[in-house]
Amino acid sequence: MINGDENSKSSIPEDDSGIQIGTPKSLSQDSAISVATSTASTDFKQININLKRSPAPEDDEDDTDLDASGSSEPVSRKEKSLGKLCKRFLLTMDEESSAGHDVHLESVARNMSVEKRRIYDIVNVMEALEAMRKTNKSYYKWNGLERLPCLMHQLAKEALVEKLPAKILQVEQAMCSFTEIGTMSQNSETVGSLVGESANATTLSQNDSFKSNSGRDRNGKNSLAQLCRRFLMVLLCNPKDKRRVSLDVASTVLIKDPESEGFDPPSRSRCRRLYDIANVLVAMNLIKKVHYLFGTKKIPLFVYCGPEPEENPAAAAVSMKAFLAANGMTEAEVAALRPPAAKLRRVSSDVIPKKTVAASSAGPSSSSTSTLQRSVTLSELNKPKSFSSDPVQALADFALKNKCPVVKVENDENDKENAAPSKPLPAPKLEYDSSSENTTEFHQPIPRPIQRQPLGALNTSYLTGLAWPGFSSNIFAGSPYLQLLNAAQQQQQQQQNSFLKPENKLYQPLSGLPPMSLPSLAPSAPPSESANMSDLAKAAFYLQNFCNSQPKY
DNA sequence: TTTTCCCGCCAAAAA
DNA sequence: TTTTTGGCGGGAAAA
Repeated sequence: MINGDENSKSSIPEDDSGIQIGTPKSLSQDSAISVATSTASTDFKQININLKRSPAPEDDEDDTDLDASGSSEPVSRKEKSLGKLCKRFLLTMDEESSAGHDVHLESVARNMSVEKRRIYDIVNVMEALEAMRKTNKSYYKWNGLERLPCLMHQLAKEALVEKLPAKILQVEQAMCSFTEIGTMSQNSETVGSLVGESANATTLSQNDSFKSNSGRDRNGKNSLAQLCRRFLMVLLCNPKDKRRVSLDVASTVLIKDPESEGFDPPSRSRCRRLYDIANVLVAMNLIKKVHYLFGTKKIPLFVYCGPEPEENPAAAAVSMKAFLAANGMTEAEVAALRPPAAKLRRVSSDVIPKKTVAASSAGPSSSSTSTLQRSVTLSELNKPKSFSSDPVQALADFALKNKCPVVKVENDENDKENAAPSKPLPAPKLEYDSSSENTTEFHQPIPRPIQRQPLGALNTSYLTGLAWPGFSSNIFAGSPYLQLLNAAQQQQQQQQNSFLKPENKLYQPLSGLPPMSLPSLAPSAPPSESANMSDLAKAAFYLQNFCNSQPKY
């Protein structure tokens, strides 16, 4: 590799030169990866393999696989994903750094047969993680990941200094609010103290390390590195086992300045960098991406699964080592896997278990998830009397009876502790805008230009009956059902998690989310006998329908 | 359809 | 100036 430096310049690094592909990249780049990613559970690993096979069209036998083809080969998009690239990059770093010299980006890019530009994306994140540092033009020193727990600790602290938790909470609440966000952001400044007199432009973090100016600012909050750190901060400022955040919240907190731009989630296009970062972090096993089921809507959720933050460097190194070991990042394992490269290669392709499938097929537990889809007979539902007279209790009973799928997350290994009661969070604001009752548009109740329905918006739509196709008016208006919900909302501050306790595979509702959400998809047509059904029964019918329509995980 | 994110243009920073 | 970095968003693959 050393040579790389010299010629690097002369030998057009660029693209096409499909020539030097022969370079010593023979190593099973991917194969190693599998190691890294595989999360402990062997099941996952195997499942992955199977999964991978199917889509894997081509075969490869050789090395050059990607790019080389340049034109001819299809090369699935996944094959070129940043995540995979990152894994290969990590392997490369491992080798290069073990040689003791700095890494030359150009050489790395060439060896990996990728465009240099792509490497920068990864390098930026690595820099943010302090895993590498620039030493010279095109040269970087690989520091390794030992300090990661320290960094995490530091980031967690910074997050607190920045009062990130309050901001996050504010965003979450705003997203669940039915009121006009714009006005709210001005009046009710929960974090007002922070904003204070910040009339001067940058209301953002006072933290010097983050400048919030616009335009191309390499150190600005939009830079990949800063965004990465802040992203981790958002995750880390939560207590252990609660380190997760939805894409909506994360992007709103990170990409926008909620205080000045409002709380609407930014358009997906503005989240692209977040995707880039997430892909790299996922590849490193620092986070994982799961989906949060909100009605039939799948909401992307990022969960921190990296090393536990640790202040003490020595302890950090130890824990990081353990972490890497657990994740198959040790050289030994990598080396061990290398030989059978040919076979492993394709496995590698995706390593990060698709929890969805993995979970379901992982074992008996799958049955537990299926319980969510348990159906309820109509006759059974037509028994409102069986419900408690207490509104909240009735609602709880109702939901439990029907296994109302409040919140379901594709499971992962350590979610048993998720069963622990979560911190009592202030209830989201769910206000009813009476002025909107004449609206029939599902997405109209809130006159804000959001492209996607943020969390909560769906809820409130249902509550006002706007989202129930087949009904010209709000069938729940004034109905016991709505009253129940209303009552439940009011009391949920005390009972946020008292009912619908998550069972093994369920996460607690996210903070800021009502403990119970209604199905997001109503059946195309109301049941013929609906006219004779009680409101509660109607609702039950829809819930049942909803449950039945849930995808099987 | 919507979500995800690869790709590479091109400008700012560095040499 | 040239080269290195990397912000940024088009648009296509994947879901």
